Amino acid sequence: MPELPEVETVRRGLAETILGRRVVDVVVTGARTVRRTSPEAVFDGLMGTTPIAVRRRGKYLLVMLDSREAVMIHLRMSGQLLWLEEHDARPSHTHVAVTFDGERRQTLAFVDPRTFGEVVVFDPERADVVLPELARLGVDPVADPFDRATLAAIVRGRSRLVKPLLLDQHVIAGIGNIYADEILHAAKVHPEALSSRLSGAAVTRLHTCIVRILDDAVAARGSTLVDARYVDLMGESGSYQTRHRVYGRAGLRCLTCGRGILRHLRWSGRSTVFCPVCQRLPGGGRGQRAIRITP
DNA sequence: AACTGTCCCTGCAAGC
DNA sequence: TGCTTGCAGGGACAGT
Repeated sequence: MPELPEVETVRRGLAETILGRRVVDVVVTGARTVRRTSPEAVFDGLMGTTPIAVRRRGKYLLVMLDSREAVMIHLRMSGQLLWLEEHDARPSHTHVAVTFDGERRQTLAFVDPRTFGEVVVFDPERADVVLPELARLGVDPVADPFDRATLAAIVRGRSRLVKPLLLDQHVIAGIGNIYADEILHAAKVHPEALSSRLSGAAVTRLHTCIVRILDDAVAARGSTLVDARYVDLMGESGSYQTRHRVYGRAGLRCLTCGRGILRHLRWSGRSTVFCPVCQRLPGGGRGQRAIRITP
């Protein structure tokens, strides 16, 4: 599942490949991928343009074009961007293919089996109409200033369970289920701790771990899971999965304390793994609310 | 304001 | 072997 580190790795890959290259062909075969607009709008918006910048906000990629329009790409669960040579076969589930000029023609393929991902060409001046969620994104802990005071204000100003809070893109943009679990574990914070009641020390640990884990994961070019499909533009896996301590390890012994057995929680279809020994629930949490499934 | 469940979708694994 | 079922999850949305 692409989260901030994976999307940032893809962003860097795009910056190294497509900038300054003119679009000479566009093939849209997946109507669902361009559902926000239409295949024609994506074709017309891309053909003949040249990307001049690639940005990222949370898990959203934004490619700025010389036409003064922009492309929003969201990979959601299973989306990939792959850089293909002219003779390479199109992978199955390729929904949009954009070919660039140059010494040799190369193609950027948007591949997405589950079709949750999206490609939208839009006018940034009208972003609030076409992509209202962009303006509602919270602070990006890698791209924006994000000091301890920023996190303290976020946490103190709300009375929410800390894991759903970390996952809320309107509050902090870019953290998904994998990194949320890893961050909470490293910070020794229970996923059901109440944000407003975190101690000052816990806020400090949480801040340190958000920054450290996301930075380390970006440096490792993201996490490639056994079943998940994340790879970078060149098809290379990331390596941060070797440093996961809780994600995917429910029922196994905690690598950190060597004593706890990692537990699995589920709220509304989202799973959480944590160590009940390392991550104790302080008095303010509401630990009885979730359905516990303990292997 | 905060939370829950539903939907969208495919690939894979487990169970029968 | 071949089916069915469940699960994975990001984010919008509706309902409480």
